[in-house]
Amino acid sequence: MFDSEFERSLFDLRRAKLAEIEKLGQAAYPNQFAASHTIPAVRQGWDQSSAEALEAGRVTVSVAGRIMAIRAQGKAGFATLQQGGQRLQIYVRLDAVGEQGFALYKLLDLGDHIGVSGYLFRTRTGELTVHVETLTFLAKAMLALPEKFHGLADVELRYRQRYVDLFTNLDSREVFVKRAKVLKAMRQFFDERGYLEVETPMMQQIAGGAAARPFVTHHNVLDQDLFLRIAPELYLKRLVVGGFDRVYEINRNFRNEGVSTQHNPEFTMLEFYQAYANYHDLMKLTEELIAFVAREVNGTTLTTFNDAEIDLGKWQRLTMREAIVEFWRTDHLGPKPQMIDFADHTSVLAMLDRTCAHVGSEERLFWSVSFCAIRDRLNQGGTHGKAVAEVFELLAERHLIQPTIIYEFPTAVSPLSKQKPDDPDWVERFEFYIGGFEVGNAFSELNDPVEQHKRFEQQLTEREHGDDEAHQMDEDYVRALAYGLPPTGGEGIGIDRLVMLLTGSKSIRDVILFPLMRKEQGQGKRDEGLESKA
RNA sequence: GAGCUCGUAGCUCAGUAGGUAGAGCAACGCCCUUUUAAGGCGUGGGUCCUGGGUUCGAAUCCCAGCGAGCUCACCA
Repeated sequence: MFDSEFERSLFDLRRAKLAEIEKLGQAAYPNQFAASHTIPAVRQGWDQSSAEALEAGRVTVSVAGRIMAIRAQGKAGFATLQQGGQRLQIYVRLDAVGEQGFALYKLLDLGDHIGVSGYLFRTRTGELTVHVETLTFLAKAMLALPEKFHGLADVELRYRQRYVDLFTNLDSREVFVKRAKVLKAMRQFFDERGYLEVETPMMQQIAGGAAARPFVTHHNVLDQDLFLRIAPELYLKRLVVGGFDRVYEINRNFRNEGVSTQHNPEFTMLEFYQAYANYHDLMKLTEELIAFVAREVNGTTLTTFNDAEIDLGKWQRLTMREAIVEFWRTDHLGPKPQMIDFADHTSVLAMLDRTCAHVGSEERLFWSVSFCAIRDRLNQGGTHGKAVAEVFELLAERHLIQPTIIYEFPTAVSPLSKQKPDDPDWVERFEFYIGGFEVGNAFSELNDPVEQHKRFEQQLTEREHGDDEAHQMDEDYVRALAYGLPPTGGEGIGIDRLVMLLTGSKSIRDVILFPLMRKEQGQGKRDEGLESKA
């Protein structure tokens, strides 16, 4: 527990102070304090009241909070209490609180919790302040607080010791308050539209519904391995088969992948399904949802992310093929492709050959490596659909700062989506991008069990070719489809990424309370510390 | 997984032509009855991330490791 001798000796000092406090007739760890107001309530109620008004009609309050600053001045002194993310100054003077009360004040430390009662007034400098008449000790901080002006700045410590970050950096607190508002707004949006909130298994025998590597765990009594889910998708569609026409789930997904500013191994996903809707209906719904949430949370659809001003109420739509042409770098890649180039295996390969040869001569390492790698994978038995999707991600994703719906995806990378009636190489699917990354993914659900079985088998073939993220066969899901899934649209939205956009957070770790961190070395030594001390 | 950057007091940070470590906050003692990053006087506090190496001498230079951040890769 202790990081140093400094902390150990401070802890001892604080224990001695606690003993002194008990001698004053205060409990060291009382279990209750009856406050008349929260600090935010006091601020809201009297922030605008003048000194004269407060003097004329005396307002008595009792509030509790954590001491964030102490300014003692001999036989009087100030302290700043913090509660509910807001602060309120208190003024303690010997002749108002008495010998015992003032003795207690002098035994207080930064970080302690106290309760006070007294009346409101304004100081000479105009600050709203509680003139304390009684002081109640509530709990002691046995460890030193971070530096009061900068707060806890070390990023690693902020993540590992979020409990300190939250009360020292109020900006951090605000992010998580907003996160809660996002979830609340989403539930409101779907509840108002007749969706049922459901919970489906986090531990699954087949990790399906997405292309990702799962975490494996084990059930002892059943003696079987289970996967932490990578998506709830297949279960939610089973529910639509079961007659829940509109369902949504907000819960964690787990993907055994690397971490980055946009990826945490466990992340929160909203998924929703609507019977009798197709992907066009979902595009409209998505635009409404994101704008609604933005207004509920921030009061505006405008947000700033990575220095870009983004309007979450203004959307553009492009097909994947249009986006590739739009963001094609003729300076590095040569002539733009034509729609006909995306037609089949031969034409896509020809386009990639042409481009790879062009960048090779340019000696543009990044483009050369990327394009030629996509070409090589296609040459070695990959699907042209996958190649097209890879080209899209390479060229377009980073440029999609303003809200953009990219629609019509290759069938090869969409094993659960319904094909376009007139063009079976492409499916009725879209993803939407904001701030340069993917936020959501939606499609008209494939509900033909025969076609679904065929798609799973194609995925198994990819698996055999070494793609360990290809979908597994899920016979029970196919069976569910065989009972009849109505035409259905479904969508998944990454909540963490949406919160990043709405709070201007550059890293996903700033919007997750306890992001996954590597195990800290020396942790064992710290645990030992408290034992040997106590 | 790769590259770059970082790791100094509890916290925020200084500190290299290589000479044995400093400030502010916090802590401790004293003064101060309207301060607010309060102020004044004084005191204590360090495995300079860890382990090797070079050197008469390393916080500083070199190597390896650990942890973190960023970028890339992976990741619909």
